[in-house]
Amino acid sequence: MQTQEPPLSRRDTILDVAEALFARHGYDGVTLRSIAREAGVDVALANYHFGRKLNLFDAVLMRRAEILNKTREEDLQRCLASALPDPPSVENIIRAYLRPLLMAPHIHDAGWRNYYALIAYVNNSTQWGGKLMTQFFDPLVEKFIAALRLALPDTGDESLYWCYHFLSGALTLTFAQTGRLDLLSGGVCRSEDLEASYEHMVAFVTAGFETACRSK
Amino acid sequence: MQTQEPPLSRRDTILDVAEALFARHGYDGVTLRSIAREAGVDVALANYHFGRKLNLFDAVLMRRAEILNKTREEDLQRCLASALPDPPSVENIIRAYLRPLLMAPHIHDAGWRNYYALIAYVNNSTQWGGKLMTQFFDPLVEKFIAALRLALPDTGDESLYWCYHFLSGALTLTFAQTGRLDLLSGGVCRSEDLEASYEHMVAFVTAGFETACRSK
DNA sequence: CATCAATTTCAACAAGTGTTGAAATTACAG
DNA sequence: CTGTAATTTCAACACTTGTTGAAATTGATG
Repeated sequence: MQTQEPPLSRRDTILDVAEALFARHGYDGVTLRSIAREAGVDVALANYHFGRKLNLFDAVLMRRAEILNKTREEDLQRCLASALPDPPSVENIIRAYLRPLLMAPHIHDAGWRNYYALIAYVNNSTQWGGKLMTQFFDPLVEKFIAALRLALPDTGDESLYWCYHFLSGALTLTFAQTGRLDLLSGGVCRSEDLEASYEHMVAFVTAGFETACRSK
Repeated sequence: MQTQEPPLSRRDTILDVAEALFARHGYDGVTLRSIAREAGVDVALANYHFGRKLNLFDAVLMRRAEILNKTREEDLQRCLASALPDPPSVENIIRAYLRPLLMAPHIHDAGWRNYYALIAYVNNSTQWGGKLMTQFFDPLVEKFIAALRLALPDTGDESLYWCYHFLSGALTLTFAQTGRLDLLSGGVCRSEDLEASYEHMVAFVTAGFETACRSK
């Protein structure tokens, strides 16, 4: 075995446990004591490292958001550069948007899957959705939308933003891995199989953008 | 004024308040006392009418689900009948699926909008999503998928179910009305404007189904 | 060893939690 | 009015909540 992981600091253990529990039960469904219990740590330690409960929640969200934003920005730039001097195709932009999320090696890591489920919770939450998603992800999203504007000239911004909204909903429901799709399809689809979702989603979303935006 | 509403029973008031609070804060973010306070009622009354907290949550979900399932079933049957002897078009099926949700007169009612936001929370929740959505809505969804199978012959079930999953995600994020879209678009789109979302969503989803399912 | 800072635990706080049994109130039929 | 059932409130239960200040432990440096 090459991957000899250094033992997790208690700080990181708390982050991991909090991530898993927040993803499963939401902010209010998790108590600092349940986090501490699962992390094998005293309640006060979470407070020492992160301050208030809300700060811990923020720290969990921030940790992987920075990683994601970096790699996705790179993928987008690569996509734009490889198309020059033409504008990139819609499909390639969508691939650049989704691939670092759904085809990354880290999707087999339990921590990352918990984080995805947490994003699903946040994005669809009336109390968190507006502010937090904007804060963490919208600077990057604006760049993707700018790219789509190149690929789809004479498209009104209203269509463009609504289509992005639909993409965001489709993606984050996939992130949630609720198991509903498994039940509905009688086992034909497995909602944990993010890699399987990738090609379906690229086809669905690309067609959606191209049709809904070209028609207006 | 024709619409002289009879005064709400305290039981209905509790349901309305619970619906609003569950939608905004999730199951664990709401206390029976906060419901009672806002309803102007004693804490024990919720327990008298609905039993345990979880039963109240279920009652809130069930109340409008039955109404929705009935009208949507009718719209689907009308869609199928008007196309006979041909299979219906994908677009008309999607319209029958979305119109009773996004273009119904009740979407201007605060209670219904709270209910929609609650559905968004449930559908994307790891703890509720699988079981509750299946229980309340999947019998009807199966009928829509059967109709889509007619409109899109030689389509594999895997594509069909994934595409439905994307539709479900796009729809429920719209239900959530988080305000993120407003911020992202700089006011071009308003996430509370469900009627405005309708035509965009029909175009996006129809194209998604037709392209993603015909190609496989 | 001694020293100092970073980390971790202990113990307790005031406030809030779902739930329940009995009492009080209301509605309503006779 | 009387009596009976449905509704609503009161009061309390055992337990959990986030947070905090002080004490204990650990780690590193000299």
